[in-house]
Amino acid sequence: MSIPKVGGYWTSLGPRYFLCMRSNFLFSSRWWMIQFSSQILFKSVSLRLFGVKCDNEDGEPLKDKLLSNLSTMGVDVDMAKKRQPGVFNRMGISEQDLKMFLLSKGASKEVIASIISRYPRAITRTTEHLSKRWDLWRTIMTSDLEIVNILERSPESFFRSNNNLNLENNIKFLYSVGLTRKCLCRLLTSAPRTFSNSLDLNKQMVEFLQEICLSLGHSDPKDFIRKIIFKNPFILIQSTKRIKANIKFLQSTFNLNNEELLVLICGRGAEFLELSSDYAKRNYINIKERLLSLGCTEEEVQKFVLSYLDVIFLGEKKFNAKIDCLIEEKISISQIIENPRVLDSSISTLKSRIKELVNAGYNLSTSNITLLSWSQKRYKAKLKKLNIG
DNA sequence: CCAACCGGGGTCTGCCATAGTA
DNA sequence: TACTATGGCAGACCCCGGTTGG
Repeated sequence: MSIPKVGGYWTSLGPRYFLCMRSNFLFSSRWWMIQFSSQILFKSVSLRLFGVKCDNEDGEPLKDKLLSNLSTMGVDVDMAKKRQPGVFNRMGISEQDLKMFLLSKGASKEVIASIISRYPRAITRTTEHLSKRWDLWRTIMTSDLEIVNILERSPESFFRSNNNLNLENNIKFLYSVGLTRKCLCRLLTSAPRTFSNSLDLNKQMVEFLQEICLSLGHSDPKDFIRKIIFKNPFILIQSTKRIKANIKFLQSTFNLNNEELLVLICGRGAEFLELSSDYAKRNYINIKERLLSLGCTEEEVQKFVLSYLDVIFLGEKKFNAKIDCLIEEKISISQIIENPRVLDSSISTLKSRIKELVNAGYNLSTSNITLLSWSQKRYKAKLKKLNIG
C-alpha cells in the first residue's frame, strides 16, 4: 500500500477548503489505517536497523528509541522521515519536551502526532525556545486554543524558524507600519507564515507596495499599506514578483488609469494579486474565447471580467461548465454577462435552482436570473411564492 | 413589500530548491 | 558535508444579508 502525501488530497474545491478536507482525513478511518500500517512498517524497519551502535543504558540505540517513542505517540514515522530525514540523524532530541509543552497548551495527542508527522523538525526545538515563541504569539492572540488551531492547520509556520528575535522584530515592524493588533491577529490567523518570514523579506514587500502606491499617485502610503494588508492578509506571503506580474496584467488588460487601479487593488481586486503565475492570463484567455464564440464583443468581455473579477478565480473547467449549464436552459449570454454574479453559485446550486424554477413555471429566458445567486433564505421565500401563485 | 445593488466573510498549505552554517 | 533556515511556488468559490430605490 502506498502512503499518500499529506498534501496529496488536493481537490478542485481550492485552498480554502484545505483545512476542512484535512480534518476529515485526520478523523477518518483511513487515517487510522495508515497509522496502523505505518506501525507495522516501522517494526520491520527497526529490525533492519539492528546493527546501529548502542548509546544508552538499556542498550537500545538512541535512534530506535526515538523512533519507537514517536511511533507510540501515533506519529507517522515513515512520512516524517521522508519529509525531513536529517532530523532523525541528530543526537539529543527530546520529543517528550515538545509533547509536554503542547499538551500543556491544550493540544490533543492526535494533534501533536499530526504536527510531528507533518513537520518533524518541531521536535528539535527546546522548551525554552517554544515557550518564548508561544508567548510572542500570545501577545497577538487572545487564547492558547487559537494558537493550537493554527499549529494544527500549519505546523510549519510556527516551527520552521528558531529565530525568536526575528519574530519579535517582525511584530514591531508590522505595528510600525500602522497595523492594529486586530490586523496582526488576522494576519497570524490567516497567513501565519508572515511571521516567520525574515524581517527583511517583509520590509521588501512593504517597500514595494509603497513604491506602487506612490507611482500610482496616492498621497498617503501609510494609509494605502494599512488598507491593502487588511484587505489582503495573504499579501506578505506572496513574492513581489507575483504581485508585480498581477498588477501588470491588470494594467495591460483593462487600460485602467492610476486611480481606478488603486481602488481595484485595495478593494475587489485585492485577492487577485495572489494569483499564481499565468493563472490569470490562462483563465482570461479561456473566458475570452468562450464568450467571443458565443457572440460577445471584445469590449463586452473586458467589461464583464472587470465588473466581476472573481470570475478569474474560476478554473477553465468550472467556468465552462457553469456557462454550459446556463446556456442549456436557454439563458442567453447577454443575460449572463449583465448579471455576472449568477456565476457565484456552485454548479449544483445552479442546477437544482434551475430545475425547481422550471418546475414552478418560471421562464428563465425571459425573466430575471439574479435569483439564481440569491441567499438560500431569500431564494426559498421566492420559490415558495412562485409555487403558490 | 420586493428585488437590485453591493460589500463582506471564510480563509493559505506542503513541498521543493538553495543559500548558509556548524 | 550533513543539516538548517528561508524563499517561493502551485493550487483555483460560494454564500449571506444590509441598504436602497421603487
